[in-house]
Amino acid sequence: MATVELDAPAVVPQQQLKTAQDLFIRRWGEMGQTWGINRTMAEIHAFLYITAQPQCTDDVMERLNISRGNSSMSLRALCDWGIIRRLHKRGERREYFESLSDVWEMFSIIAAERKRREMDPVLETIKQCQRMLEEGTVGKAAAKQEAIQLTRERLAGMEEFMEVTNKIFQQFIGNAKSGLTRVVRVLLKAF
Amino acid sequence: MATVELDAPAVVPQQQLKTAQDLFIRRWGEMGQTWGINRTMAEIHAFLYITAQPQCTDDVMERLNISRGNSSMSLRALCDWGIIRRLHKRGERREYFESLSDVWEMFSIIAAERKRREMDPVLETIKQCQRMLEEGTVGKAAAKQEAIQLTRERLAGMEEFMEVTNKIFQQFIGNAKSGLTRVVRVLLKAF
DNA sequence: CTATGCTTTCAGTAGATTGTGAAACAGGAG
DNA sequence: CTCCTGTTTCACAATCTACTGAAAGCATAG
Repeated sequence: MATVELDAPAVVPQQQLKTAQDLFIRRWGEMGQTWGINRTMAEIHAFLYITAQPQCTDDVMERLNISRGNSSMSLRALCDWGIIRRLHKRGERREYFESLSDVWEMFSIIAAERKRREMDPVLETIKQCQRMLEEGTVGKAAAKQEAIQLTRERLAGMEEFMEVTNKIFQQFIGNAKSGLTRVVRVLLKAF
Repeated sequence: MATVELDAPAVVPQQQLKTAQDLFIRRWGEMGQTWGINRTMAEIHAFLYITAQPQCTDDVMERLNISRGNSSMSLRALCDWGIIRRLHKRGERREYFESLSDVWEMFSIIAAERKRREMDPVLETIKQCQRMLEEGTVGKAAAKQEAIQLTRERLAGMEEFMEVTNKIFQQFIGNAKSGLTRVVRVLLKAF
Protein backbone atom coordinates (compact mmCIF):
# COMPACT_ATOMS: atom_id res chain seq x y z
CA MET A 1 0.00 0.00 0.00
CA ALA A 2 1.46 3.32 -1.07
CA THR A 3 1.17 4.61 2.43
CA VAL A 4 -0.33 7.89 3.37
CA GLU A 5 2.82 8.70 5.32
CA LEU A 6 4.72 9.28 2.12
CA ASP A 7 2.21 11.76 0.84
CA ALA A 8 1.60 13.34 4.21
CA PRO A 9 4.81 14.21 6.01
CA ALA A 10 4.89 14.35 9.78
CA VAL A 11 4.12 18.05 9.75
CA VAL A 12 0.61 17.60 8.51
CA PRO A 13 -0.59 15.37 11.34
CA GLN A 14 0.95 17.85 13.78
CA GLN A 15 -1.05 20.63 12.27
CA GLN A 16 -4.10 18.45 12.26
CA LEU A 17 -3.59 17.74 15.94
CA LYS A 18 -3.21 21.39 16.76
CA THR A 19 -6.28 22.30 14.75
CA ALA A 20 -8.37 19.67 16.49
CA GLN A 21 -7.15 20.79 19.88
CA ASP A 22 -7.83 24.43 19.10
CA LEU A 23 -11.33 23.57 18.05
CA PHE A 24 -11.96 21.84 21.32
CA ILE A 25 -10.39 24.66 23.30
CA ARG A 26 -12.53 27.27 21.63
CA ARG A 27 -15.77 25.40 22.17
CA TRP A 28 -14.95 24.66 25.76
CA GLY A 29 -14.26 28.33 26.34
CA GLU A 30 -17.59 29.30 24.84
CA MET A 31 -19.44 26.82 26.98
CA GLY A 32 -17.65 27.99 30.10
CA GLN A 33 -18.86 31.50 29.53
CA THR A 34 -22.50 30.60 29.50
CA TRP A 35 -22.03 28.59 32.69
CA GLY A 36 -20.51 31.49 34.54
CA ILE A 37 -16.84 30.60 34.11
CA ASN A 38 -14.68 33.09 32.34
CA ARG A 39 -13.62 32.23 28.85
CA THR A 40 -9.89 32.34 29.38
CA MET A 41 -9.93 30.11 32.43
CA ALA A 42 -12.04 27.59 30.60
CA GLU A 43 -9.67 27.73 27.64
CA ILE A 44 -6.60 27.20 29.75
CA HIS A 45 -8.21 24.25 31.35
CA ALA A 46 -9.26 22.85 28.00
CA PHE A 47 -5.71 23.25 26.75
CA LEU A 48 -4.21 21.38 29.67
CA TYR A 49 -6.86 18.71 29.49
CA ILE A 50 -6.73 18.06 25.80
CA THR A 51 -2.96 17.97 25.36
CA ALA A 52 -2.65 15.66 28.34
CA GLN A 53 0.89 16.88 28.87
CA PRO A 54 2.28 19.26 31.47
CA GLN A 55 2.62 22.79 30.17
CA CYS A 56 4.34 25.83 31.62
CA THR A 57 3.14 29.41 31.83
CA ASP A 58 4.85 30.36 28.57
CA ASP A 59 3.24 27.48 26.72
CA VAL A 60 -0.14 28.72 27.87
CA MET A 61 0.62 32.33 26.96
CA GLU A 62 1.77 31.38 23.51
CA ARG A 63 -0.92 28.94 22.65
CA LEU A 64 -3.79 31.11 23.83
CA ASN A 65 -2.32 34.53 23.10
CA ILE A 66 -2.76 35.94 26.54
CA SER A 67 -0.54 37.98 28.82
CA ARG A 68 1.72 36.64 31.50
CA GLY A 69 -0.37 38.22 34.21
CA ASN A 70 -3.54 36.69 32.98
CA SER A 71 -1.98 33.23 32.69
CA SER A 72 -0.60 33.41 36.16
CA MET A 73 -3.85 34.48 37.77
CA SER A 74 -6.00 32.04 35.86
CA LEU A 75 -3.67 29.12 36.50
CA ARG A 76 -3.73 29.90 40.18
CA ALA A 77 -7.53 30.07 40.17
CA LEU A 78 -7.74 26.70 38.44
CA CYS A 79 -5.39 25.26 41.06
CA ASP A 80 -7.61 26.70 43.77
CA TRP A 81 -10.59 24.97 42.22
CA GLY A 82 -8.51 21.82 42.29
CA ILE A 83 -9.02 20.79 38.68
CA ILE A 84 -5.43 21.35 37.63
CA ARG A 85 -2.21 20.67 39.52
CA ARG A 86 1.19 22.30 39.82
CA LEU A 87 4.06 20.10 38.86
CA HIS A 88 7.77 20.58 39.46
CA LYS A 89 10.05 18.94 36.98
CA ARG A 90 13.35 17.77 38.43
CA GLY A 91 16.15 20.17 37.79
CA GLU A 92 13.84 22.61 36.06
CA ARG A 93 13.16 25.95 37.57
CA ARG A 94 9.89 26.75 35.95
CA GLU A 95 6.59 25.29 37.05
CA TYR A 96 4.39 23.08 34.96
CA PHE A 97 0.69 22.48 35.16
CA GLU A 98 -1.43 19.50 34.30
CA SER A 99 -5.15 18.87 34.28
CA LEU A 100 -6.80 16.10 36.23
CA SER A 101 -7.38 13.33 33.77
CA ASP A 102 -10.65 11.97 35.10
CA VAL A 103 -13.58 14.01 33.85
CA TRP A 104 -15.84 12.50 36.48
CA GLU A 105 -13.55 13.60 39.23
CA MET A 106 -13.33 17.11 37.83
CA PHE A 107 -17.04 17.29 37.55
CA SER A 108 -17.60 16.19 41.08
CA ILE A 109 -15.12 18.72 42.39
CA ILE A 110 -16.90 21.48 40.54
CA ALA A 111 -20.31 20.24 41.55
CA ALA A 112 -19.34 20.15 45.21
CA GLU A 113 -17.97 23.65 45.11
CA ARG A 114 -20.91 25.17 43.28
CA LYS A 115 -23.37 23.45 45.53
CA ARG A 116 -21.60 24.87 48.53
CA ARG A 117 -21.27 28.34 47.10
CA GLU A 118 -24.58 28.74 45.36
CA MET A 119 -27.23 26.22 46.24
CA ASP A 120 -26.65 26.09 49.97
CA PRO A 121 -27.07 29.85 50.44
CA VAL A 122 -30.31 29.82 48.46
CA LEU A 123 -31.69 26.97 50.50
CA GLU A 124 -30.68 28.83 53.62
CA THR A 125 -32.47 31.94 52.39
CA ILE A 126 -35.61 30.02 51.60
CA LYS A 127 -35.71 28.66 55.11
CA GLN A 128 -35.14 32.11 56.50
CA CYS A 129 -38.05 33.43 54.45
CA GLN A 130 -40.24 30.64 55.67
CA ARG A 131 -39.41 31.47 59.26
CA MET A 132 -40.35 35.08 58.63
CA LEU A 133 -43.80 34.01 57.47
CA GLU A 134 -44.60 31.41 60.09
CA GLU A 135 -47.83 31.81 62.00
CA GLY A 136 -45.93 32.48 65.16
CA THR A 137 -43.97 35.30 63.65
CA VAL A 138 -46.63 36.96 61.61
CA GLY A 139 -49.75 36.45 63.67
CA LYS A 140 -52.54 33.95 63.30
CA ALA A 141 -54.93 36.15 61.38
CA ALA A 142 -52.23 37.44 59.10
CA ALA A 143 -51.11 33.92 58.33
CA LYS A 144 -54.50 33.38 56.71
CA GLN A 145 -54.07 36.22 54.26
CA GLU A 146 -54.06 35.03 50.71
CA ALA A 147 -50.86 36.82 49.73
CA ILE A 148 -48.97 35.26 52.58
CA GLN A 149 -50.39 31.82 51.98
CA LEU A 150 -49.43 31.99 48.32
CA THR A 151 -45.89 33.03 49.03
CA ARG A 152 -45.55 30.24 51.54
CA GLU A 153 -46.69 27.71 48.99
CA ARG A 154 -44.16 28.98 46.51
CA LEU A 155 -41.39 28.83 49.06
CA ALA A 156 -42.35 25.27 49.83
CA GLY A 157 -42.29 24.31 46.17
CA MET A 158 -38.87 25.75 45.70
CA GLU A 159 -37.57 24.18 48.86
CA GLU A 160 -38.65 20.72 47.78
CA PHE A 161 -36.93 21.20 44.45
CA MET A 162 -33.69 22.32 45.97
CA GLU A 163 -33.67 19.55 48.53
CA VAL A 164 -34.02 16.89 45.87
CA THR A 165 -31.42 18.49 43.66
CA ASN A 166 -29.11 18.66 46.61
CA LYS A 167 -29.57 14.98 47.30
CA ILE A 168 -28.72 14.14 43.73
CA PHE A 169 -25.60 16.28 43.88
CA GLN A 170 -24.66 14.61 47.12
CA GLN A 171 -24.82 11.27 45.35
CA PHE A 172 -21.91 11.89 43.10
CA ILE A 173 -19.79 14.19 45.11
CA GLY A 174 -16.96 11.88 45.94
CA ASN A 175 -17.94 9.10 43.59
CA ALA A 176 -18.97 10.96 40.51
CA LYS A 177 -18.89 8.23 37.98
CA SER A 178 -20.66 5.50 39.85
CA GLY A 179 -23.10 8.02 41.28
CA LEU A 180 -24.09 9.43 37.95
CA THR A 181 -24.32 6.14 36.19
CA ARG A 182 -26.53 5.02 39.04
CA VAL A 183 -28.85 7.96 38.45
CA VAL A 184 -29.02 6.99 34.81
CA ARG A 185 -29.73 3.38 35.61
CA VAL A 186 -32.50 4.26 38.03
CA LEU A 187 -34.11 6.65 35.60
CA LEU A 188 -33.85 4.34 32.65
CA LYS A 189 -35.38 1.46 34.54
CA ALA A 190 -38.28 3.53 35.77
CA PHE A 191 -39.29 4.86 32.34
CA MET B 1 -57.36 35.56 73.28
CA ALA B 2 -55.94 39.04 73.20
CA THR B 3 -54.99 38.53 69.66
CA VAL B 4 -51.74 39.49 68.12
CA GLU B 5 -53.68 41.49 65.57
CA LEU B 6 -54.33 44.20 68.11
CA ASP B 7 -50.68 44.65 68.89
CA ALA B 8 -49.56 44.05 65.35
CA PRO B 9 -51.79 45.89 62.89
CA ALA B 10 -52.19 44.48 59.41
CA VAL B 11 -49.40 46.68 58.18
CA VAL B 12 -46.70 44.78 59.98
CA PRO B 13 -47.35 41.39 58.37
CA GLN B 14 -47.48 43.17 55.03
CA GLN B 15 -44.05 44.58 55.61
CA GLN B 16 -42.85 41.24 56.81
CA LEU B 17 -44.14 39.65 53.64
CA LYS B 18 -42.45 42.21 51.46
CA THR B 19 -39.18 41.83 53.35
CA ALA B 20 -39.24 38.08 53.00
CA GLN B 21 -39.99 38.33 49.30
CA ASP B 22 -37.25 40.87 48.76
CA LEU B 23 -34.79 38.60 50.47
CA PHE B 24 -35.70 35.76 48.17
CA ILE B 25 -35.59 37.99 45.12
CA ARG B 26 -32.15 39.28 45.95
CA ARG B 27 -30.68 35.82 46.51
CA TRP B 28 -32.24 34.45 43.39
CA GLY B 29 -30.74 37.30 41.42
CA GLU B 30 -27.31 36.62 42.83
CA MET B 31 -27.54 32.96 42.01
CA GLY B 32 -28.72 33.70 38.50
CA GLN B 33 -25.61 35.76 37.87
CA THR B 34 -23.21 32.99 38.69
CA TRP B 35 -25.16 30.65 36.43
CA GLY B 36 -24.93 32.98 33.48
CA ILE B 37 -28.36 34.60 33.74
CA ASN B 38 -28.45 38.31 34.16
CA ARG B 39 -29.34 39.60 37.57
CA THR B 40 -32.36 41.64 36.61
CA MET B 41 -33.98 38.87 34.64
CA ALA B 42 -33.51 36.49 37.50
CA GLU B 43 -34.96 39.04 39.91
CA ILE B 44 -38.01 39.67 37.78
CA HIS B 45 -38.61 35.99 37.60
CA ALA B 46 -38.14 35.61 41.33
CA PHE B 47 -40.62 38.42 41.91
CA LEU B 48 -43.29 36.84 39.74
CA TYR B 49 -42.66 33.42 41.19
CA ILE B 50 -42.67 34.39 44.83
CA THR B 51 -45.72 36.67 44.81
CA ALA B 52 -47.67 34.07 42.89
CA GLN B 53 -49.90 36.80 41.53
CA PRO B 54 -49.97 38.37 38.08
CA GLN B 55 -48.03 41.63 37.92
CA CYS B 56 -47.88 44.30 35.26
CA THR B 57 -44.88 46.13 33.87
CA ASP B 58 -45.29 49.02 36.31
CA ASP B 59 -45.41 46.67 39.28
CA VAL B 60 -42.10 45.20 38.17
CA MET B 61 -40.54 48.61 37.59
CA GLU B 62 -41.57 49.86 40.98
CA ARG B 63 -40.69 46.83 42.98
CA LEU B 64 -37.26 46.31 41.44
CA ASN B 65 -36.39 49.92 40.66
CA ILE B 66 -35.67 49.43 37.02
CA SER B 67 -36.58 51.36 33.91
CA ARG B 68 -39.52 50.69 31.68
CA GLY B 69 -37.26 49.67 28.83
CA ASN B 70 -35.41 47.18 30.91
CA SER B 71 -38.63 45.67 32.27
CA SER B 72 -40.06 45.32 28.83
CA MET B 73 -37.00 43.62 27.36
CA SER B 74 -36.46 41.30 30.29
CA LEU B 75 -40.10 40.29 30.49
CA ARG B 76 -40.06 39.47 26.83
CA ALA B 77 -36.91 37.40 27.22
CA LEU B 78 -38.47 35.46 30.08
CA CYS B 79 -41.53 34.82 27.93
CA ASP B 80 -39.26 33.59 25.17
CA TRP B 81 -37.65 31.15 27.57
CA GLY B 82 -41.16 30.05 28.44
CA ILE B 83 -40.86 30.31 32.19
CA ILE B 84 -43.32 33.19 32.54
CA ARG B 85 -46.53 33.86 30.66
CA ARG B 86 -48.40 36.89 29.39
CA LEU B 87 -51.88 37.25 30.77
CA HIS B 88 -54.68 39.51 29.59
CA LYS B 89 -57.16 40.53 32.23
CA ARG B 90 -60.68 41.01 30.91
CA GLY B 91 -61.52 44.61 30.32
CA GLU B 92 -58.00 45.71 31.27
CA ARG B 93 -55.76 47.21 28.75
CA ARG B 94 -52.43 46.53 30.27
CA GLU B 95 -50.70 43.18 30.20
CA TYR B 96 -49.93 41.08 33.19
CA PHE B 97 -47.29 38.45 33.67
CA GLU B 98 -47.17 35.36 35.81
CA SER B 99 -44.55 32.76 36.51
CA LEU B 100 -45.04 29.08 35.92
CA SER B 101 -45.90 27.62 39.29
CA ASP B 102 -44.22 24.24 38.94
CA VAL B 103 -40.52 24.49 39.70
CA TRP B 104 -39.90 21.14 38.05
CA GLU B 105 -41.47 22.23 34.85
CA MET B 106 -39.44 25.43 34.83
CA PHE B 107 -36.30 23.46 35.44
CA SER B 108 -36.97 21.06 32.64
CA ILE B 109 -37.68 23.91 30.22
CA ILE B 110 -34.40 25.53 31.12
CA ALA B 111 -32.52 22.26 31.03
CA ALA B 112 -33.85 21.46 27.58
CA GLU B 113 -32.84 24.81 26.22
CA ARG B 114 -29.37 24.78 27.72
CA LYS B 115 -28.72 21.24 26.59
CA ARG B 116 -29.67 22.22 23.08
CA ARG B 117 -27.66 25.40 23.09
CA GLU B 118 -24.59 24.34 25.01
CA MET B 119 -24.10 20.64 25.49
CA ASP B 120 -25.09 19.49 22.02
CA PRO B 121 -22.59 21.76 20.26
CA VAL B 122 -19.79 20.57 22.55
CA LEU B 123 -20.60 16.94 21.89
CA GLU B 124 -20.71 17.71 18.20
CA THR B 125 -17.30 19.38 18.43
CA ILE B 126 -15.81 16.45 20.28
CA LYS B 127 -16.94 14.11 17.55
CA GLN B 128 -15.56 16.40 14.92
CA CYS B 129 -12.19 16.45 16.70
CA GLN B 130 -12.21 12.69 16.89
CA ARG B 131 -12.83 12.44 13.17
CA MET B 132 -9.90 14.75 12.53
CA LEU B 133 -7.61 12.41 14.44
CA GLU B 134 -8.77 9.08 13.10
CA GLU B 135 -6.19 6.80 11.58
CA GLY B 136 -7.72 7.19 8.16
CA THR B 137 -7.47 10.95 8.28
CA VAL B 138 -4.12 11.38 9.90
CA GLY B 139 -2.19 8.41 8.56
CA LYS B 140 -1.31 5.14 10.19
CA ALA B 141 2.12 6.09 11.45
CA ALA B 142 0.96 9.43 12.75
CA ALA B 143 -1.87 7.80 14.61
CA LYS B 144 0.74 6.07 16.75
CA GLN B 145 2.37 9.30 17.88
CA GLU B 146 2.08 9.76 21.57
CA ALA B 147 0.65 13.26 21.43
CA ILE B 148 -2.12 12.17 19.14
CA GLN B 149 -2.90 9.09 21.15
CA LEU B 150 -3.12 11.10 24.33
CA THR B 151 -5.47 13.65 22.84
CA ARG B 152 -7.66 10.88 21.50
CA GLU B 153 -7.89 9.33 24.95
CA ARG B 154 -8.91 12.65 26.44
CA LEU B 155 -11.53 13.19 23.79
CA ALA B 156 -12.93 9.76 24.50
CA GLY B 157 -13.10 10.44 28.23
CA MET B 158 -14.95 13.66 27.71
CA GLU B 159 -17.30 12.10 25.22
CA GLU B 160 -18.33 9.37 27.58
CA PHE B 161 -19.04 11.89 30.28
CA MET B 162 -21.15 14.08 28.07
CA GLU B 163 -23.14 11.17 26.74
CA VAL B 164 -24.14 10.11 30.22
CA THR B 165 -24.99 13.63 31.29
CA ASN B 166 -27.06 14.00 28.17
CA LYS B 167 -29.04 10.92 29.00
CA ILE B 168 -29.92 12.30 32.40
CA PHE B 169 -31.04 15.58 30.91
CA GLN B 170 -33.04 13.67 28.35
CA GLN B 171 -34.93 11.90 31.08
CA PHE B 172 -35.85 15.12 32.79
CA ILE B 173 -36.83 16.82 29.60
CA GLY B 174 -38.80 13.93 28.20
CA ASN B 175 -40.89 13.62 31.31
CA ALA B 176 -41.49 17.29 31.84
CA LYS B 177 -45.22 17.34 31.29
CA SER B 178 -46.22 13.80 31.96
CA GLY B 179 -44.62 12.87 35.19
CA LEU B 180 -41.85 14.96 36.53
CA THR B 181 -43.21 14.36 39.95
CA ARG B 182 -42.84 10.71 39.15
CA VAL B 183 -39.20 11.19 38.22
CA VAL B 184 -38.71 12.94 41.49
CA ARG B 185 -40.46 10.25 43.44
CA VAL B 186 -38.32 7.59 41.82
CA LEU B 187 -35.13 9.48 42.56
CA LEU B 188 -36.14 10.22 46.10
CA LYS B 189 -36.86 6.60 46.78
CA ALA B 190 -33.60 5.49 45.21
CA PHE B 191 -31.39 7.82 47.24
C1' DC C 1 26.32 40.24 48.13
C1' DT C 2 24.40 40.44 42.92
C1' DA C 3 22.60 38.16 38.88
C1' DT C 4 19.33 35.26 36.84
C1' DG C 5 15.03 33.09 35.80
C1' DC C 6 10.67 32.79 36.80
C1' DT C 7 6.14 34.13 39.28
C1' DT C 8 2.88 37.21 41.23
C1' DT C 9 0.61 41.49 41.84
C1' DC C 10 -1.99 45.41 40.61
C1' DA C 11 -3.21 50.02 38.65
C1' DG C 12 -5.01 51.34 34.63
C1' DT C 13 -7.63 50.43 30.59
C1' DA C 14 -10.09 48.19 26.85
C1' DG C 15 -14.06 45.90 25.92
C1' DA C 16 -18.46 43.84 27.01
C1' DT C 17 -22.73 43.94 29.34
C1' DT C 18 -26.54 45.99 31.26
C1' DG C 19 -29.65 49.71 31.99
C1' DT C 20 -31.91 54.19 30.85
C1' DG C 21 -35.17 57.26 28.94
C1' DA C 22 -37.11 59.38 25.23
C1' DA C 23 -39.17 58.61 20.93
C1' DA C 24 -41.71 55.62 17.95
C1' DC C 25 -45.29 52.48 17.74
C1' DA C 26 -49.92 50.09 18.47
C1' DG C 27 -54.54 49.95 18.84
C1' DG C 28 -58.95 50.97 21.20
C1' DA C 29 -62.30 54.74 22.43
C1' DG C 30 -64.55 58.73 21.38
C1' DC D 1 -59.54 61.45 12.50
C1' DT D 2 -57.28 62.44 17.50
C1' DC D 3 -56.51 61.20 22.12
C1' DC D 4 -55.18 58.09 25.47
C1' DT D 5 -52.90 54.19 27.55
C1' DG D 6 -49.72 51.19 27.27
C1' DT D 7 -45.66 48.66 24.84
C1' DT D 8 -41.42 48.32 22.30
C1' DT D 9 -37.21 49.91 20.47
C1' DC D 10 -32.71 51.79 20.46
C1' DA D 11 -28.81 55.21 20.84
C1' DC D 12 -26.33 56.43 24.49
C1' DA D 13 -24.60 56.13 29.32
C1' DA D 14 -23.21 53.76 33.29
C1' DT D 15 -21.31 49.90 35.15
C1' DC D 16 -18.81 45.82 35.46
C1' DT D 17 -15.31 42.37 34.00
C1' DA D 18 -11.29 40.77 32.03
C1' DC D 19 -6.74 41.74 30.41
C1' DT D 20 -2.38 43.89 29.98
C1' DG D 21 2.24 45.12 31.03
C1' DA D 22 5.36 46.89 33.99
C1' DA D 23 7.09 46.62 38.49
C1' DA D 24 7.83 44.08 42.59
C1' DG D 25 8.76 39.70 44.67
C1' DC D 26 11.14 35.26 45.44
C1' DA D 27 14.26 31.69 45.29
C1' DT D 28 18.46 29.77 43.64
C1' DA D 29 23.11 30.03 41.72
C1' DG D 30 27.35 32.04 41.64
